[in-house]
Amino acid sequence: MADVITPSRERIAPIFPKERYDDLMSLLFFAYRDFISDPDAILARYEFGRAHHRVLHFVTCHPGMRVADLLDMLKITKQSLGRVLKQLITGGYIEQQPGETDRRERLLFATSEGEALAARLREPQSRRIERALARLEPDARDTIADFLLNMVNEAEQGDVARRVFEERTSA
Amino acid sequence: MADVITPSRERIAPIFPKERYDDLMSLLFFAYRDFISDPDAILARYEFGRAHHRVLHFVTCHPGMRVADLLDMLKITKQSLGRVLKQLITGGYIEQQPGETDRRERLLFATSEGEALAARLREPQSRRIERALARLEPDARDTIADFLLNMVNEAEQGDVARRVFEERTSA
DNA sequence: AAAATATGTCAACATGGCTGACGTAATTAC
DNA sequence: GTAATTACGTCAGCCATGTTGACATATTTT
Repeated sequence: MADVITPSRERIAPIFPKERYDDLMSLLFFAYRDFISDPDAILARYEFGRAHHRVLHFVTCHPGMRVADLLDMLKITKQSLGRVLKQLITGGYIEQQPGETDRRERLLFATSEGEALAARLREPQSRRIERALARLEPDARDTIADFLLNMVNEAEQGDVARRVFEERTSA
Repeated sequence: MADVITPSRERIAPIFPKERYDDLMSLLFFAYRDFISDPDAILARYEFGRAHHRVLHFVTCHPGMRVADLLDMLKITKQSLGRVLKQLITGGYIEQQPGETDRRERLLFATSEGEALAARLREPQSRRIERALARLEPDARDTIADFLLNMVNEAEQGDVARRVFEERTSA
């Protein structure tokens, strides 16, 4: 089998995109830009930033989650997380409990203040999503969820799906 | 921690979302997280970051655009833009030309190197979008574009639509 | 001529990433 | 039962990229 010119699936960039997606790229930027800035005004009153919001969001969605899982979702280092987590804990928005089976774990829970703040932060973002969906067909929501899940790194789509669609679980 | 106990009376937008959108919020985070990190490895070889990428993206999409329009799209200060723009110009990826009618303007153009780099940066992101759309109905693309546009601040949806759908124009 | 506009720049600071090194408690492996 | 591994935390410093405020220059508009 020497000298056969295999249609070598290139190593670096196997599949070239046929189409241009500049529109979707730009729209994703604009949509995310505005969506993510919604809670800024509320956060500022607590002297928190977007990093605090992300932590609060995931901890309230997954009460009792492990620190390692949070790190895996946020894809940041434990040092970066530690900084904001410490502020959320000393501020009384998040608590830690040792794991029952493995007491090395320090499972994360939002306090009632944490839940309340998270709810307030979700409000403007929920309204934005609701408004965006309102003008679309009723099945648009599923289409968009599918699209966003497909946009995640393939190796992690399983984890993400499990975490997102079994929201409010510790995994 | 200033002002922790804020009476929830100061409600600016009085419409409460009926549903929970935690799934879409999380998915948008995960999707954007992975989408935006695609070009990091390429950027690093040029000692550029994501801010450079954003500038290059919009300048290649809108050749001859004004600095003020770029600032309006990115929603950052001219000082922040100035830093990365200077590096892109001294690196030979972007050029400026005085405007014909208004010579105060310094219109932005990508050089051929800039176009080439922008194309390389688009590659992994285009592949990701193509893969994400591949498993959806053919009309999903329009649904997603509509959704993302609707997610933009209402006051700017017109500008964004004009800019995105008349891609490759200086406005 | 004066005011407004488009752009650039300096300096200082904030947020939130990063790496590297090190420490402690609890669990697992040999 | 000791050793290795794991889960988590922390100190210190650096980097990318956002911010404000003040000021400069050229050009256009009034």
